[in-house]
Amino acid sequence: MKKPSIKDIASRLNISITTVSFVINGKAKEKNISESLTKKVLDLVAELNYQPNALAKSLRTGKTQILGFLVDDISEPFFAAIARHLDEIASDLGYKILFSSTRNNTQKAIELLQILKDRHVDGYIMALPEGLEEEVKKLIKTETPVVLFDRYVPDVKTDYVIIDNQESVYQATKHLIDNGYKKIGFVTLETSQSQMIDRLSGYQVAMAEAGLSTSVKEVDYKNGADSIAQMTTYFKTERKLDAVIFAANYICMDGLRTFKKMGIKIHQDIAVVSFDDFELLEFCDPPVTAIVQPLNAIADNVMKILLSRLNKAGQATGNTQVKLPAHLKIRGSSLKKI
Amino acid sequence: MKKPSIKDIASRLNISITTVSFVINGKAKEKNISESLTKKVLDLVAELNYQPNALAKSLRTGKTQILGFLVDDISEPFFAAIARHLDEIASDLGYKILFSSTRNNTQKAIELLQILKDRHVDGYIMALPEGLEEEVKKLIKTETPVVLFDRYVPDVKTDYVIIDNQESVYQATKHLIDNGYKKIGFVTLETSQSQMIDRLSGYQVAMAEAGLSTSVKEVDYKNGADSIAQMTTYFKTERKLDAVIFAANYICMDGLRTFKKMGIKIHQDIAVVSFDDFELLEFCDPPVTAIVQPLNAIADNVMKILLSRLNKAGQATGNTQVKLPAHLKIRGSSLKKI
DNA sequence: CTGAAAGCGCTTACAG
DNA sequence: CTGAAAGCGCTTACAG
Repeated sequence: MKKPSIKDIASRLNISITTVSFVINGKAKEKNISESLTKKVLDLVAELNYQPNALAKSLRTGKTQILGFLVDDISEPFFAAIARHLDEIASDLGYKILFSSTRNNTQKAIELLQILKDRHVDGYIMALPEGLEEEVKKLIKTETPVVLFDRYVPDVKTDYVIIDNQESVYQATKHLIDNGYKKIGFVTLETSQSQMIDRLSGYQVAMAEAGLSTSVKEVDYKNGADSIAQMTTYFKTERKLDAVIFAANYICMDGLRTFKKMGIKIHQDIAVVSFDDFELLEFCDPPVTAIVQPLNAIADNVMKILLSRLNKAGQATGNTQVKLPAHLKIRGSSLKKI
Repeated sequence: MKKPSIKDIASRLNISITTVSFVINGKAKEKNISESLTKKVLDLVAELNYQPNALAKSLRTGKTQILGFLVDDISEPFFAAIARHLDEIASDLGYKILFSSTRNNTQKAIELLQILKDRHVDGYIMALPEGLEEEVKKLIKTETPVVLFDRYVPDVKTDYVIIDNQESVYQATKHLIDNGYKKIGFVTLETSQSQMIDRLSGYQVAMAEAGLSTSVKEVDYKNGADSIAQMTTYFKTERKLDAVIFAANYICMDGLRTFKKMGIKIHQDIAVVSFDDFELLEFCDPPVTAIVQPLNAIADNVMKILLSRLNKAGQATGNTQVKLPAHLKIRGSSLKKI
């Protein structure tokens, strides 16, 4: 009743395991194995429901058909959505994905990376956590395929898929300016991650072009309550703001909570644009304009790049760096100034 | 520059790989290996940054330290949150988790299960998809640890962690009745999954006890638009409803969209209770009362049960079946009838 | 056309 | 106290 091995197949048929292996791996033709024998093997494989042991295969070939996926927190909607799409594509291609959350803990992230290495994953997909730059550089040196997404590190030469953060925020800011807003605030995180820097820069460029002065709040994120407290102070100080752009999903969530607490009305008191779209925005009154990331396209590109690397391992090709456009979904919160 | 193996360590020290293996696995004492030799091995291991090859170890021991996790869709907030907690606990214990989404496709689910089997995962955690009952029974017969959560199948004898669906909906229904509501509707999915059946039954019992007649809508879920269309028809037909309970997260989401489209006001026109809490509910006007599942407790219990099975494999112990209480978070949507 | 054998990197029963 | 050797289940270069 235990799982049959290649040996069982071979001995039952009185042939060598070599032949069985060739047939199973579709090399019967190439290796000139007779059709009748091929059929016998295939029939027995089907009868016994033989499944090759992936561990043995991996040990021998050095390939595991497993990819490592490393992000801050897999339960964040953006990462969960990307994970889902990646998993979908990968499983169609015979790959499985090991998901890991670093929980913004560098030490933990390094450990997780080590575990993925121990498991001999064939490639890595990461939203690179801060503090992992050196580890990743080492990884890339070993010729392991690594594809980054969401953000990149100029210093780390590798493939990545990002969206055009600067351009999308630039367009969103311009949209607000075009609709008559002048005192536009920008609420972001205190971080040096590329995607946040680029978003800020898109805002700054648009404001400068229009000759408007900027107002930036960098939230030092500890937890929701503290973040709301920081924003409350900000909005109290900057009373004259007539619009605000929130630079990320949960920043926006906390911003909307802050408005609720302070009795600030969307659009009526302040126009709002959110980076990242999520269900809540559609339910606000009025609904909130959002910069929408192309989730499918991100996942598609990541997998495409990774697969092409996997298929030509060793060949030092140049880096593929993709920058995808985001889409501004205009809703009631950013309509013309009243 | 390639990874050092146990052989490299042994040959460098002119000792056998047996000794190295014992030292690495902390059996130096037990095997009476001299302290000085133990230290030499450990030092070299540190110097070379030797990491045992997990594949070889797994092939030999039959244990992979990997767990399989199978749900409908990893990007659903409930599953994503559970996944995150499980991953957190598991990685502290040296286990990794392979996550898979079946996307409500039975054939796909069977394939995924097969892949997990091929990978020799040590145990399984699943929100059992419909149509997988027989496969899982086979799995359990092979003595592989399997822990179900979210729902169970009476027919499948195994460990599971669920919440008290019936009691929690019973209490929620009673809460509405106590607050003066009489025409209470119940919107659920057309499914035979245990958790949905139990939720429905909690509603029915509470209504019967109060001598009230029921109104149940079973949505045949295809997509959001269709679901909203079905609910629109339902709420048009059942005009006299003064309260409604939505039996799951995305059903509630679509219900709220339907209200928005129809101009139905929460609490003012109809009291609302949602099964599962999510951020949107807090932002509704008034905020929506929710039955909150204890996510941490679910994940904790699942892992506890699974680990105890892993540690005494083979011993046919009885099944551990845990039923956790849910918590009714009362908000403005279900306050006393106006 | 087919097979014997080495080897991937470990663990462990057995021997001394 | 320590080691030689078998074996987990595969793949593949080599031989005939």
